[in-house]
Formats: sequence, structure tokens, C-alpha cells
Amino acid sequence: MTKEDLSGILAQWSPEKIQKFQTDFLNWYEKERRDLPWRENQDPYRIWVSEIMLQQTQVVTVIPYFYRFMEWFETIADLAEAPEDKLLKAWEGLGYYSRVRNMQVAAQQMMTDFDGQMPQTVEEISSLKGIGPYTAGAIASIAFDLPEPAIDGNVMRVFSRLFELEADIAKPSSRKVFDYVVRQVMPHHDPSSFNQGIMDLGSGICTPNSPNCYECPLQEYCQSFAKGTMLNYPVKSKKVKSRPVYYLAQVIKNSKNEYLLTQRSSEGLLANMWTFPLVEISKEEYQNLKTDWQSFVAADNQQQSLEQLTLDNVAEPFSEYEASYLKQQTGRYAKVVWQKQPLAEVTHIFSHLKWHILVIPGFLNEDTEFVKESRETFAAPKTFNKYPFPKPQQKIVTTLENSGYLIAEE
DNA sequence: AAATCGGGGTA
DNA sequence: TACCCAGATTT
Repeated sequence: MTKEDLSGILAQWSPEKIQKFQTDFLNWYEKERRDLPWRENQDPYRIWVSEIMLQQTQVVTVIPYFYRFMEWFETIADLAEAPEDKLLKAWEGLGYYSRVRNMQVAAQQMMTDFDGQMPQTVEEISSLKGIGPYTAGAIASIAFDLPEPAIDGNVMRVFSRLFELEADIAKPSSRKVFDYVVRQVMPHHDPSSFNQGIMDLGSGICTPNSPNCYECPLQEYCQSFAKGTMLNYPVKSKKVKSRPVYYLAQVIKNSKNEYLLTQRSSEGLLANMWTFPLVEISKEEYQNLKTDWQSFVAADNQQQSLEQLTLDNVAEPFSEYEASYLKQQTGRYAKVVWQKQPLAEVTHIFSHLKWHILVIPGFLNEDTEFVKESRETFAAPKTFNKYPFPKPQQKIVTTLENSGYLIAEE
């Protein structure tokens, strides 16, 4: 879609029509705007925090995190100095954890470069870590009333329907199409209400699958409504499916009812968060282990003799290869007595990965024989709340609590 | 331009 | 399932 095409589309909108469009929409927003905690005032810090939290995250999810975050980190200076585990804990369960790390870097930038304040130009706001074109526009318009668009998924959906724009919103290059169109029709006297209004509209009325066009304040301006083509927009190319990954989770308890936890790498997925030790295995190994474990538990239920599964008698239910494989993977845990109990399986879907986790619980009789490596610790269940856990880890804990293996109380 | 980076809500 | 959500950064 060329700039000439866009000019043609917009040429049908006279200045008078644009002005009426703005008035109608701002009137609607004034009447229908949602009461949200970050809309109480124009504090740039609150608006910044809310915008970062709201990236790829729905309002209802954000609200409790927002209140807690503002309690824990009252000022930009507080955020700049906070320890990382407290940051991760504040973000635990929210996902995309680099968001909060980048926010601390940005807070430090503000302390050193901007007198501890959010800067007030789009260029300077954009120079802050973690603030891209959308968030820069949102902060500029909402906190400082600057006439900047804030192009997000809502805006692209609303505007693609308004003008039947064919630009593929999955392509980064399409952003400039929407930027151009929004700039032509947004009111410069109240960009804040306009941008927030489009968000409310996209959230409650101009929704992806079943838009409530008969309640829409922009119905008379909407080309796709006139033609009944609302559901053809926005145009979006397919995303690739998430790739499966298979893990063995080794849940190892010592005689003091403490569990071995390990801190993940400082880079990449779930950086610096804590999990039970995870070992990646192949799909075939995963399926074979699962099958054999199930048959072993079934056979044992009939015998009702063995209380524990040791590494030696692992060779019984597992095939020789799998037993040796399990020993190899658990080699440094030679003192671990693997618990015989119904198999626990946990799955978790990320945006680009699907984790399959086979949970293998074990017990350590002699603590002294076991030497922790770096980034490892033994932790009692009642202290788990001190460690930032990613969702898959929380699911494993819940599963083991339900099976009775993991006891939260002392 | 494509891949990476979480997790929940919805139909 | 598949898609969407107040996206940014890295490769």
C-alpha cells in the first residue's frame, strides 16, 4: 500500500468530517471511559509502568500487579535501586520478564540523564530501554499531551476496519501505514483521550471476533461496517506453531524436607528464575520413559511391596537403555532414592515453545553426601515464595502438592 | 524480516 | 486448538 493509495483513502474525508469524527469520538470516550488505576492522574511514572505491564497483557491481568508494583517501588529512584529478585518477584507470573529488567535500566537512565524524571520529548522517551514506538507514543500523548500516535494491536484493528486497510499487521513495515493514517485524523488538542479511547474501543467494542458495531460511536465512519467486511480485518499472516521441547524435572527432597532448586542462566528464556533441575531429553526418550513409568507403577500397585524406587531397581521397570540413560542423566544424584508414585506430567505453552515435563521425585537420605553446585540451593516449601518461579515451576509444585509428595507445612 | 521472549482469556 | 492481547529487542 503506497502513500498515494493512503492519500486517496483519506481524500474522501473532508476537514469537516475529520472534525466531526474527532468530536463524536471524544464525546463517546468522555462518557464511556473505563476507570483504571493509571488513569487517576497524569503521573508519567504510573503511566509508564502501566504501559510496560500492558504490553501483550490484558487489563484485568495487569491491575493487581500494578497496585503491588507501585507499593513496592514508589518512585523512579526506588525502581532504579531495587534488587533483581525483588523485580522478578514483582513480575512473577506476568511474563516477558525482560520488560521489568529493561524498566530498571530505564529508571537508571532517568536518574543519570534526566534528573530522575521521565523526559518530555518523544525522542528522549524513545531513548529509554524497553520503550519502543508504541510505548513512546503512549507516554508522550497520555502523560504530556503530545500529538503522537500509539500504534498497538487495538489501533491497527480499529483503523484497518475504518478504512479497509489491507496492510498485513504481522509485518513490522505495516506500522508506518497506520502511523500515517492515525496522524491524519487524530485531534491535536486531546491526543491523550483519543489514544486511550481507541484502546477502550478496541477492547470493548471493536473486538477481534464479534465486534459490537451497533454500539460503536464510529459506525457511520466505518467503511468495513458499510460493506459488512469487519471480520476480514485486520489482515494478519499466520504465525509459526510453537516447537515442542521435552524435559525431565528432578524433584529432589532431603531429610529436612528441603528441595533442590537451581537458578536459570542470566540470559535467555526465564533468565535468573528458579526451577527444579531440568534436563532436556528427546521426544522418543520422553515417550518411552512415560510409557515404562506408567507400566511400572501399574505393576507395582498389584504387588504392593516396594516403597521406593532406587536407581538400581530402576533397571527393572525401565528398559536397559532407558535405565542407563536415566542413571546418566541423574548421575550426580547417585544418592537419590527415586520415589515410586503415579507419573506426573506438566505441560506449558510459551509463545514459541511448548514444554513437556516429566516429573521424577526423589529423596536424599544423606545430605552430607550431596554437594551443591553454583546457582543451586535447598529450599523448604514455605520459603518458595522467596524465589521467582516461572509458571511451569508453579505447575510442578501444585501437581506434587496434590499428589502428597510435596508438603507445604513443616 | 524473522526469531525470541510469558502467560492468560476466549470461542 | 488457534488467535489475541496497551510490543521490544536481538539476530
